[in-house]
Amino acid sequence: MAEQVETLRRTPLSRDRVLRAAVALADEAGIESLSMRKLAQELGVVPMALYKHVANKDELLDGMIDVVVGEIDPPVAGGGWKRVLRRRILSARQALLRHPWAPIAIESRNQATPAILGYLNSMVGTLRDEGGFSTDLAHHVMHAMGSRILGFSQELFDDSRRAGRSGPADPEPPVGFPAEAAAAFPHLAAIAGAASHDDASVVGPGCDDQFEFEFALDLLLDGIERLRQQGWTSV
Amino acid sequence: MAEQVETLRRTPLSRDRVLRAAVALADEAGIESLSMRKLAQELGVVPMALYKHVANKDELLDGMIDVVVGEIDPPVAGGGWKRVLRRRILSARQALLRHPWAPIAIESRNQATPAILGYLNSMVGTLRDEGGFSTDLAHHVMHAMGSRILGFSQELFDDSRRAGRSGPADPEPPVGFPAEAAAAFPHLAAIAGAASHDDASVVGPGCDDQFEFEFALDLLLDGIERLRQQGWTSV
DNA sequence: AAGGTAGGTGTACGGCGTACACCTGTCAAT
DNA sequence: ATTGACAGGTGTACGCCGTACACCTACCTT
Repeated sequence: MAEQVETLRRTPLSRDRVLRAAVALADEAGIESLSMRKLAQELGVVPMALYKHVANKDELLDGMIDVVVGEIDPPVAGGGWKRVLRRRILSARQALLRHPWAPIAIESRNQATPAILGYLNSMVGTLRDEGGFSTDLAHHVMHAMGSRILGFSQELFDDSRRAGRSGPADPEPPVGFPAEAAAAFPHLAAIAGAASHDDASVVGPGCDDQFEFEFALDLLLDGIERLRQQGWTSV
Repeated sequence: MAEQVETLRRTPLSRDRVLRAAVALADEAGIESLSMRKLAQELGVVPMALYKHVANKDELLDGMIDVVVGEIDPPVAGGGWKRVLRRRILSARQALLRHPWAPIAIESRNQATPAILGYLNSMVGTLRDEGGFSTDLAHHVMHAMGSRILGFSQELFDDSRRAGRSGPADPEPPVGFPAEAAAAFPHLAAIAGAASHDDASVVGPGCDDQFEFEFALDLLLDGIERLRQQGWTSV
């Protein structure tokens, strides 16, 4: 009877439930501490039970990626190719910001998942249909945008990707620039906003990632528009 | 006596020897199959011996990254900031092409290594000194270039990163586009060069990665030059 | 001769992904 | 009502991983 209660209380596993739990776990604990065993425990189930719903861990990761890609808004038509692309890319960025582990996960897999292919495909479609791009130019544009088209550019300084940021009310840790490094890398220190007054102890405000992302995005989009307008044919 | 021979025959370990062996192992077997145990075996030594030269596996990876970064040619002055940057970035690209595991390794670490900081620092220095960039614009430029500044842009289709390409005389596997996917992703299929004649069985030649890389690089550099010339101040 | 030290060794532990055999409840066909 | 297939959760076990810790040994300094 007690068994019956238990049987009733927990909704049965499903691929979807497994994937969503995995995404949640990676969101809060970081991708590197996501294991089949911890995931199973989270779901109140024995590790091997997961294998009835995903073939192996790699397939689990693929599924997780597809969950994230599925959160990207569909394209909103109107306003020209640049506006459509820009909007959608910023939507993709928001999705990936909610799942800081996703960039590395995506980059580490060596085959694009069907969901990613679908997303890329529709991006090319926008270029072709809304912008009148040649297949060739569209091709190069996709490469030029690189991962930016998926809403992220890997920031070398970014440490928010591997684990949940230590706590909800993290009081803005001084990510500016360690004082002793400022001497060795003066140009970087200047950029980081460390105004080297008497002592190299002042710390800048870090970067406005959103601004930087849009700066680069628009730089690319504008350059591409210029190519398109002059009827790009060859290099 | 036999022991003496053995002692003499094998050069003693050193941090440098460990790092170089690790790089070689990752080059030929893929980063995901690089383990402390295999590395030790390769060096004819017991696993724990490595820990006298590197603190742990993460530090080993950092060291490996620095080996790769160390292979990037120093900047060659002359011809204006764009030329200097372009040359050096293409040199970085060559270094990373020799070590396909490096991009993921670099992106997966959450702190830039000193060697990478030094490289970035000298890049900013080129912008400032040779191009007369403001600190602000130099900052945004660095973000805009993203990982391209390190010689790579993560290609979603690229499968050469995780392991040694199966063999030296690999006869150009048909990476074009699986015929059944062509139907689902027509735009991508068109781009892949799969001329969909009667049957969707034709396969294109893939991408010229070097061309794509330089296309995007020049697109960015030209856009940046335009900003610089018009005396960029704010967005 | 004494003793410190750098560097290689051996053992062991806990965590990982997952193969494989097993059990159990449900449902369709007999 | 009986059967048997089958979907889905279980338990055990294996080999791999990173690495803590105690040890040994050769060499260098004094």
